[in-house]
Amino acid sequence: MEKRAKNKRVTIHDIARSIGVAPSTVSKALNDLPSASAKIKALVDAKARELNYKHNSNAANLRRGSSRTVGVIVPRVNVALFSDAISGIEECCFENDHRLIICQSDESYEKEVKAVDTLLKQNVDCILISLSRETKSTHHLREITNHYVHLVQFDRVDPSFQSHMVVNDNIRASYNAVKHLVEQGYRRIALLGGPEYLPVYKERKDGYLQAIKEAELEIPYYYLTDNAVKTDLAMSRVTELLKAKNRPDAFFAVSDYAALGALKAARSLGLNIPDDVGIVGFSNEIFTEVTTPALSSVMQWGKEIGIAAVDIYFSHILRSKSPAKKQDFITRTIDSTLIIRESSTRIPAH
Amino acid sequence: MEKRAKNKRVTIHDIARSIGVAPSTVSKALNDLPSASAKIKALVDAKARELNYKHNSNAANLRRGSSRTVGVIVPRVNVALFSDAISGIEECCFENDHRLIICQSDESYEKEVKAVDTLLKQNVDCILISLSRETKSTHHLREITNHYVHLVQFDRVDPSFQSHMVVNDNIRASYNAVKHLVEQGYRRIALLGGPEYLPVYKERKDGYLQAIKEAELEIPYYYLTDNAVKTDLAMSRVTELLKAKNRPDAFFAVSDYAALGALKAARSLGLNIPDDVGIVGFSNEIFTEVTTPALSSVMQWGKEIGIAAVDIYFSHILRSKSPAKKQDFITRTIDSTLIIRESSTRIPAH
DNA sequence: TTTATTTTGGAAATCGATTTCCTAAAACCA
DNA sequence: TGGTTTTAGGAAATCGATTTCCAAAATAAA
Repeated sequence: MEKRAKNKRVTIHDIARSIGVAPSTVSKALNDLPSASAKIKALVDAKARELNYKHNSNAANLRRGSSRTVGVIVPRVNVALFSDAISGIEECCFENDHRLIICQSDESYEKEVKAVDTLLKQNVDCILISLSRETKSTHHLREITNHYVHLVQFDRVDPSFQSHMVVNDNIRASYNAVKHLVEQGYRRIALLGGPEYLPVYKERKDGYLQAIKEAELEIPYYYLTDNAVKTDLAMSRVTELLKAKNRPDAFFAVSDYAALGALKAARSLGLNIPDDVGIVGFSNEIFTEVTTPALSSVMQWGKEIGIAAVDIYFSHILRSKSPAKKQDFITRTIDSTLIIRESSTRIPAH
Repeated sequence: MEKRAKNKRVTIHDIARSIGVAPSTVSKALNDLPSASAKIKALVDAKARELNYKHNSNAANLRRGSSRTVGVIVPRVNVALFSDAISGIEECCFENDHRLIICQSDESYEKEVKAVDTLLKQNVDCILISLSRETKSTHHLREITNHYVHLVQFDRVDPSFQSHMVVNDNIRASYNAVKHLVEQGYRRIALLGGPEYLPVYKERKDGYLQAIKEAELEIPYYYLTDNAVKTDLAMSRVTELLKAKNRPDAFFAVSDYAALGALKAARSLGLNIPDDVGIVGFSNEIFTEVTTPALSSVMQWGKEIGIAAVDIYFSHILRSKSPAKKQDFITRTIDSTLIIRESSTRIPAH
């Protein structure tokens, strides 16, 4: 008869009272602990359903000191790599009965710091992060570990900050991509690169250089650009290069957006792709298969990267009781795959 | 000298002890309440920074009974409309000092229900939801309101469930799109539609029909398809239609993926777009401007939709103290814009 | 049957911030 | 200066679930 006040949450006390046991017993039953009998568990479950009980994570987290929640911070959720990673992370969290909080840094250092702060306040157990393009300091990463929260960096990592990591084999992938261009008969291969303070771009450039060196190609210095990650910039840069006397016959772009810029530039100059100009991009963004011609690109297995990152937490960190001995940080590398499409498939000339 | 145990969180008690005031005073200072003097506030702020104090949301939320957190559930984060909406929602939350938790339903009803459950357990103050394609029941929406959590449906809404809503003007947008095709001289316009139990698809079909009727066009029944939202299905369906004797000269697709399928089908049959076949899609996905030819599409102003949704919470619900009188639910409509590109721009024949 | 052991359930402390209520001191006012 | 009103800060209760410790009951062992 006694009704709870309206707008008041049903608690384990309500359940306890209504079936005549102690709240602690209800808690044990709901958590399926051995010290509650099957009989009680059934009773409690039924009553919980009847009263429309909803577990209060805040209370539980407060008491438990951990939140069974993973936080992930990515530059953008709508970039193929990251949305794939998130989808993998989400599945793993789900399987392991953990919550997932997703934050976007929007490629801004300031927002990334705020995101870290939010997640720490939320008491997450682990943070997975892929750094924003602006991020040059690791102060906020130190914050994370200072608060005894586990940290895994993935894809856009800062190797100078010791932590678990999951990375791409950027060097090898780029090497393979450029080697492919060489095999297709391209000889004057230009690089559309990104800022080198970001390891991913530095590595992709290294892979490019390695392949160039191996093939003993003569490349003029101005074939290397380091600020052409976006479509517009790449487009104007490529237009410039293609108009020059000694024009490149292929472009290796560290991003698909840059590759798209190259494609547009070449087409608007009336050049044929892949006959006059070959193009290979990076990331296998969704649009690469719908351009004309379709763009070759390096696929990064984003989902696998995400799974690997969160798996370091579930399989490795959670499992080992030991208080995380220093310097036994794991680094996992996920191999990328070159997806060859029309933009780099030249019909042999002879 | 007395050190806190390692791995133990710094609390307001630590701050209080170290500057010799009561915890309640510290709380007031940190929350900038009037009953703490400026002197104390400065002291507390300094000490908090010094001790590297981090506010514990779980404790605060538990006590406060609200979490200053908004939850959003979308089918997919990497669909243009939703990632745009999320970005708008995020900005608003940030401005209003609220946290945001993002969940994906992955177009699955089961996962959508789980997401609702998670958010309710997290004690969010408001849930913004765009329904999955599978969702036919509103049981979980009832759950939300039963727990006194505010609800705003957006874009993919179920009008049979009373709540605040933000929607697209699907009918008008579709009507305009088809009218545009008519003005470009297309006469045999086919519809690539989606399942009608989803209002968005139903409405887009209605808009299409309205324009067809107004232009007094004769359209055979088999020009209307209702299961062609995805590229593959649309492609085979369009191939079929274009091979038939009485082939359509234009397609209005309720999704850009379907439009892409139409584009591929037409091209592989050697038909010219837009001369032989016109195409207009829906959503203005990122790839629509990079296809050849570029696809005309209806842009939905996703960011504005997201902002409108969360603004109903911040401006309307939070502001009004009144306990949400029944039946004064708000519905906002955000006008879409037709982006005309090459795929539907036919050079006048004569 | 008695003792030892295992099960089962309860009482009470606890997590950390907020908030209500209250008192002492300070400021104000004739 | 005596009385009143503000103001500043503290004590203690509280949010809801978990967990430790303990006792009673049930079971097993002797």
